Amino acid sequence: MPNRREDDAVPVPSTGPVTAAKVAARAGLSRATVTHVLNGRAAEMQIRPETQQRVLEAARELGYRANALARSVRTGKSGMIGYIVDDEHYEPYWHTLVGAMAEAEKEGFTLKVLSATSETFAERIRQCMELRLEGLLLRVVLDKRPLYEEANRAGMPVVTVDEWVAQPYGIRVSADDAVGCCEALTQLLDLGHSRIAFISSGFESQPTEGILAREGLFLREMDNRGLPVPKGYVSRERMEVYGRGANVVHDASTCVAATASLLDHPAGRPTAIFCWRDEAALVAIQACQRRGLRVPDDISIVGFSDLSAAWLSSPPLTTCASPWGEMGQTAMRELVKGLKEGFDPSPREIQIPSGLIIRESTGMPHG
Amino acid sequence: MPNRREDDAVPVPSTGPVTAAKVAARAGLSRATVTHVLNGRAAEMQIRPETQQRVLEAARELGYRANALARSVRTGKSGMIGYIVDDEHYEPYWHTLVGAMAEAEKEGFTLKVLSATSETFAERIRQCMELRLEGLLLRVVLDKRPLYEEANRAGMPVVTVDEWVAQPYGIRVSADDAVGCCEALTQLLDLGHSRIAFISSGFESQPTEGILAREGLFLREMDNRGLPVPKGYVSRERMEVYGRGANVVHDASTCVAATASLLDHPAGRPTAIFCWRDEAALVAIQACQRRGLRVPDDISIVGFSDLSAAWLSSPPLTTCASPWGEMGQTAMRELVKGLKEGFDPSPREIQIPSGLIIRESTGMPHG
DNA sequence: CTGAAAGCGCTTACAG
DNA sequence: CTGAAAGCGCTTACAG
Repeated sequence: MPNRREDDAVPVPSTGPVTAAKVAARAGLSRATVTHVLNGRAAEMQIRPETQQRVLEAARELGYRANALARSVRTGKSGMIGYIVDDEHYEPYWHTLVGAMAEAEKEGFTLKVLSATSETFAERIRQCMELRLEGLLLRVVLDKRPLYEEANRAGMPVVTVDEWVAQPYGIRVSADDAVGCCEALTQLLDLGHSRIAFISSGFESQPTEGILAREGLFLREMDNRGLPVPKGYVSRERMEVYGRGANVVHDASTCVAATASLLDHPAGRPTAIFCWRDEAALVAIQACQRRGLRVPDDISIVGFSDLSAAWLSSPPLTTCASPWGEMGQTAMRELVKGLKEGFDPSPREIQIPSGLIIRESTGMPHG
Repeated sequence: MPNRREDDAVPVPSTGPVTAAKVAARAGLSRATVTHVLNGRAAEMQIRPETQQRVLEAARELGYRANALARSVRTGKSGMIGYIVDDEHYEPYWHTLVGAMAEAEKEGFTLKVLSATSETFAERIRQCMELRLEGLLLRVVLDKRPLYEEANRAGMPVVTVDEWVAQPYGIRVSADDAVGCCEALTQLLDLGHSRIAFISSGFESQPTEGILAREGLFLREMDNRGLPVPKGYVSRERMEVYGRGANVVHDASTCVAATASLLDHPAGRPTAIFCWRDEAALVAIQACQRRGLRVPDDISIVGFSDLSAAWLSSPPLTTCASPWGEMGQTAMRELVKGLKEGFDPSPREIQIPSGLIIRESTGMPHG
């Protein structure tokens, strides 16, 4: 019966971390042989099976873990991809990140997540460069030009996700809201609606191209269909859905007011309200119900996003689902492709279609 | 007027990455001096201001970014902390991660996020060790013993978050559900309820200590208050709230059935239903409303978690809010403390109180 | 104040 | 098949 204790007592330098050198010493081989075996170059190097066994055994006995950092210094490849988020509390971005992470892991990369504010962004950029991240995913509304400049100099691929305005560098992966918007209006028309109002964003940043894009789509689609949008049938809300840090305050008042202004419209209330985001739609449902209106019997509500709150609300919300996970996945796939085949930094757009999910907040108009 | 073009033409090796050596060459100094200045040891080393200027300028001109990987190899500190999640689609864990990330960044660490399944967990552990992560946060229901073993050998601090059963290694940060549960029952009693039912977990993993803990708390609190819980006043649901991957299917049927069994109870329906999680509460609201019951006029509903869906539902949900963000923050704070002051791997528990958030799904019982 | 030198743990030609 | 050697980019005593 072998005495494990004695076996362990074989003279091996036991101080400090377990390095390839110690594995080599234990196996009675050179460091190079150890690396070759451990990195799967055994066949290529024609190392005899018995030798391989010795290496593997020594590594296992010592609990050896190659130092990926040292390897990276040598090879110049960190195997790490960065993901910078600024609105990190917002549920959809989580799904996007998860989609990207799954894709990265499938490709053998590891994901570094960083949050940024206007105060910390420069510091985060520095960290990304110093850590020699191989590529960067961005979901950030800050001014990204300083980053693009550094990335360009370093030849680092950058992909933005759910970015609402065109970018001067790299790939932009975003949702094609037009598809869902069109489907939603088609459904409302099929149900028999014609007096359709819109609750839009009241935020002022990136006014026309960005945050008001959905309002534009709505107006265009209504116009295409020859449906009038009376003055005052577009209202605005600017509800903060997530605060920074621990104290999250939900102040729905602007959205309640935006709903009220539609319900009280002098030309009569709409039979359906289309909302630029789910939060607005869900608060609109609350506001309607509080006034005794039934959804969808008295009024239909449609949202945009497909938050988890959408299927859990009463009634469950009909909404244009943004392809959050797929956007992340596609962004990462493109990034990795750039890493493998060479990255073209000139701007390129990829749009992923949204799609309508019909639940119970839409129905035929009565009266 | 200085000619920038000519200035740039100073002979500097322009091939390959910008290293400290190149900065030194450009500044006409030694590499050591460069490192000293760049790492803030200029005062300590009594390097004259003019020399510092030369270093800084050369670094800036060259766009030098220190290689953090190489530094880590030398110092043995990666500055990276890992966060492994397995239920990565679940909204609350995102908030926990964000809380942890904020704390890590405040402390100068960088966060690596990894997802794990039973198939990939071993591989993820290997990656964590190879990347020389300094510590690990875990939000994973898999068997963690192999990881604890490696972490112990490497002297790596590990903290688990929202773990429902005691762990053999490291710190466990979890929510103290008892506080919120107690407050919820107090509120229901104050409103005048006495016939209170419970929708509990129908999942079978970790039965008694873990997933049924909230049911236990409910029963204990009811008993403490001398309130009977008729047979059949506890029902079970096993609804999948998030699938893996792209195809998320929400099958609420078990939860609808669990609600129905309470509403149809032979001893009469309860005036309030307490639910082990918000998803159950929100589906219960849907089920009640579909049967023509008004919430809270006919029946009160209370949840557990405070998902974003809770404030957006109709009516907004009264719920025991779990301190998701704070759990992450505390976990990271403890981890960093362990890194600084030495980590004690023997098991330790930290509980963070939950708290009731009163919204509109609870009210006085009528009739 | 500044520079030459050793070393972190790894990989990769290059000899034999 | 295996080993000695150079080098990745950095930091850190140690001289001067």
